[in-house]
Amino acid sequence: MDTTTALLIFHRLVAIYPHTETHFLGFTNPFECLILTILSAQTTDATVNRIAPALFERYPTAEDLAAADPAELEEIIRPTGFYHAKGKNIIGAAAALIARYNGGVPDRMDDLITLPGVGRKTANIVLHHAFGINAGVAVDTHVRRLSQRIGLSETADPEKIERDLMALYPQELWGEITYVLIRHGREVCSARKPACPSCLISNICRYPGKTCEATAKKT
DNA sequence: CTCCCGATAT
DNA sequence: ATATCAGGAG
Repeated sequence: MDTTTALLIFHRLVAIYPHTETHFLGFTNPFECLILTILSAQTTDATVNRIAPALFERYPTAEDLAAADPAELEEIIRPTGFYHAKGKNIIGAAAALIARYNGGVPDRMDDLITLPGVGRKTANIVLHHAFGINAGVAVDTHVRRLSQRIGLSETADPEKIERDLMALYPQELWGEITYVLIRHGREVCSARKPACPSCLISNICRYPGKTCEATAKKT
């Protein structure tokens, strides 16, 4: 994939998905952004947003969450799945914020990925949406799937895909490219039933005619 | 590589 | 009934 084609894809998608809010989770500060993004692993944002009000009403700050009773916390976050691991992670992350970052959320990749439950994807989301920093490209399941289908990257390894996207796009677009790829992945280029006929970048995509049509014809 | 795990779409 | 969902840890 060449840079010119990659930029064309980006501009087509931005035209389809104009946005003022570039996130899908209902957070109001960096702490809430961090916690909700950890909880969003392998879970739809709708499910996360549904439990968010109860979660932050019970635990408004890192101090409150660090002192949470695990069983009580698990009951609140259970609908998001992986609730035992996630509960342990967000209590641990809150405790780390208190112990090492004066109760605040660090704004550097190296610090964020030391927090339990936080990898590069979650760290990139927090950096971009809570601090406006484009340290890298967040590669989630949608970004990975679309990158492979469109041909933005040839690998299935999220870290390699991130490097490919960082090489293809200027740094100021690293946050937005994640947003438009996820949006397109949800609304058109879905995992099971991609709507290739109504896709406005299908003429660029190498995917139609392969798995795309085969998947679509199954129904 | 497996495991974590409930909600939702197909 | 099964694949998938704003992944990460062991």
